[in-house]
Amino acid sequence: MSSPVIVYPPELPVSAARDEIAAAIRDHQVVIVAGATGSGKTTQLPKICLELGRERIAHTQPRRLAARTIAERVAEELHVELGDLVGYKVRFTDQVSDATRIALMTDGILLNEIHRDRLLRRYDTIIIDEAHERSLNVDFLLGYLHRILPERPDLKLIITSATIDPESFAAHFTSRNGEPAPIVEVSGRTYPVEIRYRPLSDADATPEESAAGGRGRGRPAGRDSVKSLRSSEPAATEPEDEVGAIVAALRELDREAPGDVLVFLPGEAEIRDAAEAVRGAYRSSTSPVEVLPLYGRLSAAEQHRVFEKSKVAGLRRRVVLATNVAETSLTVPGIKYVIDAGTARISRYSARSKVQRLPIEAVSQASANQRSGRAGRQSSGIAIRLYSEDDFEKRPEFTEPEILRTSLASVVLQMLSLGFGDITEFPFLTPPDSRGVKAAFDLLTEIGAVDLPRGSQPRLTRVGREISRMPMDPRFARMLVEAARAGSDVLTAVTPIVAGLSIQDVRERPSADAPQSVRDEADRMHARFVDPTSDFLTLVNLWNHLREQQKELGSSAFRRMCRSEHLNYVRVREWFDVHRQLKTLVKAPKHSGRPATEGAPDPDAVHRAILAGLLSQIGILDERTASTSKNKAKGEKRRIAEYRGARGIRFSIFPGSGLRRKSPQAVMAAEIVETSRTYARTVAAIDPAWAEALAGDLAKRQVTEPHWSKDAGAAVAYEKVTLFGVEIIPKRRVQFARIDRAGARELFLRHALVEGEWDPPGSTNASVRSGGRTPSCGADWRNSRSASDAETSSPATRPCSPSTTSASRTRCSMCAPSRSGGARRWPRRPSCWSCARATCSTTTAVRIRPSSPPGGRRTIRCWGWPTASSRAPRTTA
DNA sequence: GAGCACTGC
Repeated sequence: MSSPVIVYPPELPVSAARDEIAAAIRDHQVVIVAGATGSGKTTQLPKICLELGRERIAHTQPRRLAARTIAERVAEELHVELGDLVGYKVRFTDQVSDATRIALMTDGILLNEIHRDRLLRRYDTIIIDEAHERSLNVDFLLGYLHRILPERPDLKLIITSATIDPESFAAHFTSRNGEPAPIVEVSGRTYPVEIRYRPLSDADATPEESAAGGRGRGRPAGRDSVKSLRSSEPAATEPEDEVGAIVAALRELDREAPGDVLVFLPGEAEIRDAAEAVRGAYRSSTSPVEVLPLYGRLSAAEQHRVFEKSKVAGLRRRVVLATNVAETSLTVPGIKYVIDAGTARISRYSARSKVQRLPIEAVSQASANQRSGRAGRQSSGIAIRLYSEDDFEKRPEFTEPEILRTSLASVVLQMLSLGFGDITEFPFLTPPDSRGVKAAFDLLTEIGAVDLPRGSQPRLTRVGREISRMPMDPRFARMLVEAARAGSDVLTAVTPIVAGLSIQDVRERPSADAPQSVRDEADRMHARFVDPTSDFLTLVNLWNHLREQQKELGSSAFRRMCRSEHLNYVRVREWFDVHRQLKTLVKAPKHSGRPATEGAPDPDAVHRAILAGLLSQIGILDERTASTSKNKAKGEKRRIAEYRGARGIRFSIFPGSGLRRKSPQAVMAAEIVETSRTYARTVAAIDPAWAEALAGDLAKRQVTEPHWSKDAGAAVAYEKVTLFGVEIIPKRRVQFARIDRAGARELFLRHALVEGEWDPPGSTNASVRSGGRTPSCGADWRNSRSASDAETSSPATRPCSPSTTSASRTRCSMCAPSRSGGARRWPRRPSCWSCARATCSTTTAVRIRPSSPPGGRRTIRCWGWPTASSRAPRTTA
């Protein structure tokens, strides 16, 4: 085929640097291109590569939409049809052909191709775009590419990043002769943005600082008048709260040229508060402002208002109140001013509690600059930061890479599947935290995906290999594996559930400023599908409804139906797409389980399959909090029933759940997230009998030290079984007949190898494991009197996570004084007897610390998870 | 009675 005519738009800064870039690519295997927004690097780099004679170019993007639109753009500039010379590949769709030489794709796609093409031989050039975002995918890709570059001397790697920190990429790709990869810097094409600092009064900034930060501008007059509207305090002070500061900043901008304002706030609640205040402040104003909230959970129509022309007559300006959506995925048009509260909800995975947290944190300097940059896209602008310059200077330069903030289970699984047994050997740009890696192994062991044989590298089980092929959360993938085992009818029900869990909820709840009637209507529409025992079955009901409607209606009628029933059409399509993909990946064996039957599957069978992925996500109703809430009910705010879960966490059911009011005795949750409280999302009531069945596997078995009973003429001990601290099998007496006390102890210790020294976990001796069989038990062994003491002070007897028993910490976080000051309810103990003793995964070997802890108690704790197949009760065919 | 944003053969 004829070569395309390659022309570079002269207005793009990258065009001027193209000879330099081309030379760098020609002479080096790895090149870093650092360019700000608008430099044109994304669209022009593939053309430069093409001109250099590169034949098969992979160009990755973090988002699907970007991959597609950039492909369209490049094809247009080269005057070729999309899918011909230039194509794209994203999940569910691709437009590539044999003629394709430039393939735009999401980084996830390239990552996945590694499984079939270990050295990525199908490409001779790889461009990793937006590497500065440091997504988990990019970090893993860069580590992997670092590994294979010596084996692929013909492969060219180009990494592009914003101007922040290109040196770290260059250093990571240092060549054999010790030279870092060359960096080519390209200027951006944005307009200047003036930064003004307007800290809140309770911030630590001095007035001089804020004056300096504000380029010597005086305090605006309007701000004080707003302040006096909001409170009776002296008007001369700075606003004390965020909402007041936003209104004050808007008043300040009122004296500037017209232009829309983008306000960055951490979350939905803050947006609601701010919206109310801004509307209130401008209600009587002669020049009205339009307030538009913008966040991810908003309905498509409400989000779209940002891109539409306003219908308000005589509008002075629009004020868009947004979360981080506006920083990454959406570009709000026409913004001239930015007000930045300087915070965001950042996702963090707690390796200790294994719960996802969403704390509100100060954003990094890079993020703050990205936000203020939004004011300079179309003309020069102003950004007002609601914090001091000093505060800004103290902030971390970059947002922590995702690899340090997220669950690593999926990455670890992929690595094992690709044959990297030792994760510490992998050339990560930023090595993940060892606690995070351990947490990942814990999870993978829990779901039976990995085996940790004594003295050798961890390896994938058969289940693990199946799970690693599935593009989703390992917990969810585990459910599918179990469903397939249970039979095709269970699989048929579980597949849409799993697909539904792995996308954003299709149900749309109108924002608070929508009319009450609309919100009630949405609630009513959604309530039709509610199953009072299980949110999972609710998903099935909703799924069945959607599939029926889709069959009956034409596509545009179906779309209208979705809108009128407050279901997000785009996400519904995504649900269908994921479902279709999962169906091709997982098939039930022909003769397994019951034959496929018409109609509803056995809910218990469905829940058992789901449970296989959620073993440590079980919670048991805390009767005490439930009962106190009844006593306290005096027209006051009702207390929400709390559940006790694994690792001592407490949670309540998410308000959107159909089980919220019922408060069942035992639940399992698809997801547990900590925000202001800890919420379990998508829950199902589980049969209390299951809990008992599970107890044998999961529960902590506590046995008292045997003592001689004259009465019985034998050694006796007391045993009880608890699941996550809740007694499942009540205390009962165990007799060791015709054995004296010493014999009884022998009997008990038969499975426990007692050695003189106890090695703190973390040393090589600490994780004692047995091969093969991994019964799960915890034994808590001490003299009988202290055992009964412990039972009466039950909050302290909850199991502690073995991961907290690090050498440096002799107390676990539950027993140690709480840093947050009294948030923990259980009594503090002088030292931790329940975790800082010994840890093992089975009963075959336990080391006991030689000195007894205060109170003369001795503890053996065994903690491990059974292999997955042994856990869930099986269906009989 | 409530939650940042992405993504995958």
